[in-house]
Amino acid sequence: MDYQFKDIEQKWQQFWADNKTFKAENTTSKPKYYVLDMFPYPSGAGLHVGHPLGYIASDIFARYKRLKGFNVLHPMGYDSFGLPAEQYAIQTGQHPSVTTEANIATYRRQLDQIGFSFDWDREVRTSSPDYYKWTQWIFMQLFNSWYNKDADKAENIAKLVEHFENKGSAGINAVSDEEVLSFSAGEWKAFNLQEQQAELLKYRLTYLRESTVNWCAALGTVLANDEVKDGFSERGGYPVEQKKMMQWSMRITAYAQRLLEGLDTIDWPEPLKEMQRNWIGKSVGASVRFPLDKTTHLSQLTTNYIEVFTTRVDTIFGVSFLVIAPEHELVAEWTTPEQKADIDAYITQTKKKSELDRMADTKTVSGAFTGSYVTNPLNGAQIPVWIADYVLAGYGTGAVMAVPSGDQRDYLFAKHFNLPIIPIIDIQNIEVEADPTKEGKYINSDFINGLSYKEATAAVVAKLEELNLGKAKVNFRMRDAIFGRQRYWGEPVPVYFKGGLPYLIEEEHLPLLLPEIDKYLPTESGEPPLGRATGWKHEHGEYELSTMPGWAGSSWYWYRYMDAHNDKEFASREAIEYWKDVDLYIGGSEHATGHLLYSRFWNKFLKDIGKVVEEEPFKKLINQGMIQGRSNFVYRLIDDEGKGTNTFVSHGLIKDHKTSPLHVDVNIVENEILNLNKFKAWREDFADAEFILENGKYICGVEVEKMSKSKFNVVNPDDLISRYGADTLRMYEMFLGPLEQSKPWNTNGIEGVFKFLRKFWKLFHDADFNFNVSNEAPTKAELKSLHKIIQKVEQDIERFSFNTSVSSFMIAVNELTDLKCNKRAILQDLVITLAPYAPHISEELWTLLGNPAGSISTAAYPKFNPAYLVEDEFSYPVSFNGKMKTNVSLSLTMEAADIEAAILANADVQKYLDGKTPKKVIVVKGRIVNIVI
RNA sequence: GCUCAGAUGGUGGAACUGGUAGACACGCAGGACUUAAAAUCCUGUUCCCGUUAAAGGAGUGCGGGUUCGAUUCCCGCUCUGAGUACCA
Repeated sequence: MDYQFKDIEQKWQQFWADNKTFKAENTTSKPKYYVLDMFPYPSGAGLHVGHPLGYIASDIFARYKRLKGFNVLHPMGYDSFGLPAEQYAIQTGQHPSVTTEANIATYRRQLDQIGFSFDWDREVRTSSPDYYKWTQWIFMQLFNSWYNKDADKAENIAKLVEHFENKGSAGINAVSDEEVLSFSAGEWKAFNLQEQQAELLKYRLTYLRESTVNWCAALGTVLANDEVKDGFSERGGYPVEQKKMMQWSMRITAYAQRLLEGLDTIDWPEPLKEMQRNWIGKSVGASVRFPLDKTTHLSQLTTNYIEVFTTRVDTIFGVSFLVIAPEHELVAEWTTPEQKADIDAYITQTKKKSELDRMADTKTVSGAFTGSYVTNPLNGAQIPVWIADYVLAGYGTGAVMAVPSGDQRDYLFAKHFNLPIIPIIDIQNIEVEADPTKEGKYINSDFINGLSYKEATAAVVAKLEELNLGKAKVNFRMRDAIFGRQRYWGEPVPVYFKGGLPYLIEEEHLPLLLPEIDKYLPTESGEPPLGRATGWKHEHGEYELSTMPGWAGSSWYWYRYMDAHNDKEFASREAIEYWKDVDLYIGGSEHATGHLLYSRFWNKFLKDIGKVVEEEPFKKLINQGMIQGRSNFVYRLIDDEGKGTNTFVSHGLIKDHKTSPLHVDVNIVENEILNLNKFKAWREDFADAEFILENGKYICGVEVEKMSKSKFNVVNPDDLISRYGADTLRMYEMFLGPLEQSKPWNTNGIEGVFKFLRKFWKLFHDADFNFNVSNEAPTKAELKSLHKIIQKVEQDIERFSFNTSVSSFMIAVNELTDLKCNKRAILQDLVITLAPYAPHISEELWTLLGNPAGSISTAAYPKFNPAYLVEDEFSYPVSFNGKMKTNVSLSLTMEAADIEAAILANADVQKYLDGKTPKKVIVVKGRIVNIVI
């Protein structure tokens, strides 16, 4: 029979499911290998053809690793808490769990059709109570921990309490809120429980505090920084504003340095690491205090200095003014009565500016003078204090020392408000703009005059420390991660409130189940949806009303796969010590500063508390490219009145007509040629459409856009599978181009891959499609074809170059077809090399060859023998001055010196030499010769 | 603006450490089989000139450089895509 992909694929998918062929064991003598995909959010639209790209690549790798003798863990699950299900619930009243369940069923059906080798016994769902029990448990561990900077790790909060009881707050070097109390052991003990808890909250790794958040009114929730793009929500594109709220936060900043250093130890794409580095944003500098100048008299001062952060302390003698952010907490008290009107007007003006205006308008210089002066701590110079919106409240101390000669923004500000610009380096050129050079020697700079950058920086820091007015400081751009969402469909926070302070629920009461509610909207009083739940309280107080953010469940899920059904721990010690970490993680780069950063953070924390063994969770990471949509257009003719007609103009002719483009379903277009009958049937109003054709065809226009229903450019894997089969789809997705490259989907070439699989099938069959392989010994030429592909597939998979492997398979099969090769010894090995790419057809042929069903999954990958690739005789390409001219056939047994002589004796070479003596003859081991004349 | 990635035929793309550029596939053209179509198979297909054939010339975004030899390395530029955005 001809290649019957439908029967074959159904049969083997059933076989794999029935026999649990891909079940991974947690103990075995084989070495382990963990291949992980980023688990999907099960959206209602189902999978389009772009989603499985990474899954196919990881599946090929997983299957290959099994052939190479590894015990492979290759699981799949669902990140099933999320916004879309909840919004659907708001509109329809349908419980999100019902929608989610239905979507998961669709996803599972689609995934199964592609023939993945997942171990489905280990499936996880973040929205399942068995799972989120442990997400809540990890939250509790974070709540019960603080970061000890001396030990450089997280420790149990009990240790901190013990220290407070014995020594008070002295000697504690922790990552904490800014305003912590100083107290003695006695004072600590005198605090009441309430006061103690309030103080401890400032140290906990997950904590509650009033913070400025990105509030999205349309979504009714706060968003993390990485969920906001240009002032709008990433999901839905709704406006986002800044708002102060009591919020749960995660002290990820405690791990900033380790998150940065860890990047050097992992095999990730460099651009991705760079994105994380930028996000963490380490800058090394100093904090400096500028005391209030004697000439300024203010009442009601909380502090009599302003602290700034700078990366260039060496330029401190060039400071001619100070700028603080309009939102800075000291603005009000540092404004003199005379300047109050000015300052108030300015603050009102900046408040009016939206986030977007402020970003777009970076050219205009604006600001206002507070009327106050500070003193330069090193030379006593009197320095005015200004406010301006180019200084951000959220970074550093929200105040900067302005050095117009060295910083362009300060320079423009000084020019605009006529403030002095002091040159401080001898080679500085500040005629038209600031010059931030670090070369040259300092001038106008007191005790650092004549020093170099490095010497000056050290000297200034030393002096400031001596005066107790400044110190070296490292600053990070990264902020603590907001951890609360005012939504329903997420993990409940396992906390109740007593006296306005949070307390953990008892561990034995986990999971804290998500309660049922009547509507999925905020309450009338503006509380989150959980405020509607009846009886939502602990015996000692009300439960928290916000739920955890989307990234909570995905920040540890790879551990759950190791031991997915454990109800005593998130995963057993043995399982974690066996699987350790993820060897290969494949997913999109859009998670660079979200999921991938939070996961590294939680992993480091879990390592600190001794629950996991590796510092980094994902040893190697590959970013698959995004598959874009490829839209087709038809061009509707416009009549003289400007109205659209029912006549359509072929793309090549549109310059001669007045037309308007219209998206057309890509599924009725093949190689840009519109199927006219299908077009007429596509929409009722096109039933009597007329066409202006070129060469008898209607050619459509093409554009690359995002894949979406409204653009009619969604290609569904189900359609392709029913037409060509899963093996063809798998190989075609790989054939499309390099895995890491983004590219538009184009179904045009899929026939080529389908033809290849049919030829492959035919190799094993005679003209009447009877299975027909011979037991004769293979010839040299056949062995050469086989070993070329054995080597190539191995090399390609190891370097994730799957597209070139597909080409090599085609070459090998063409060669063997030409040789009419049906030798068992060749075909048996050949089918193993193809198995990772096209598993169904391989399984079928493997059993036809007489092997036990299913045993191909763990067959040994054929051993490559280079001897088969060596030829007895080969030809040397000969070039003259680098230009190819001729080939000279030589025997392999010749010595190097003889080769040169034989080449020069060749008739063609003689002809090109034309009697001249060559200056040099270069013979390279790659069998290349260049003769320099 | 800054950071990163990329640019090769009509199209997707190959060329692993500098060594015969365009593998493989799509498309297109021609042919075989067929009453016809589908399927299959064969031949050709970077461009220019020429053409029965041969021979010749140019060519990997643009301009330079290093080298016997550059798609590959170096310098400058243009364009495209992604990330980021007053970070002191």
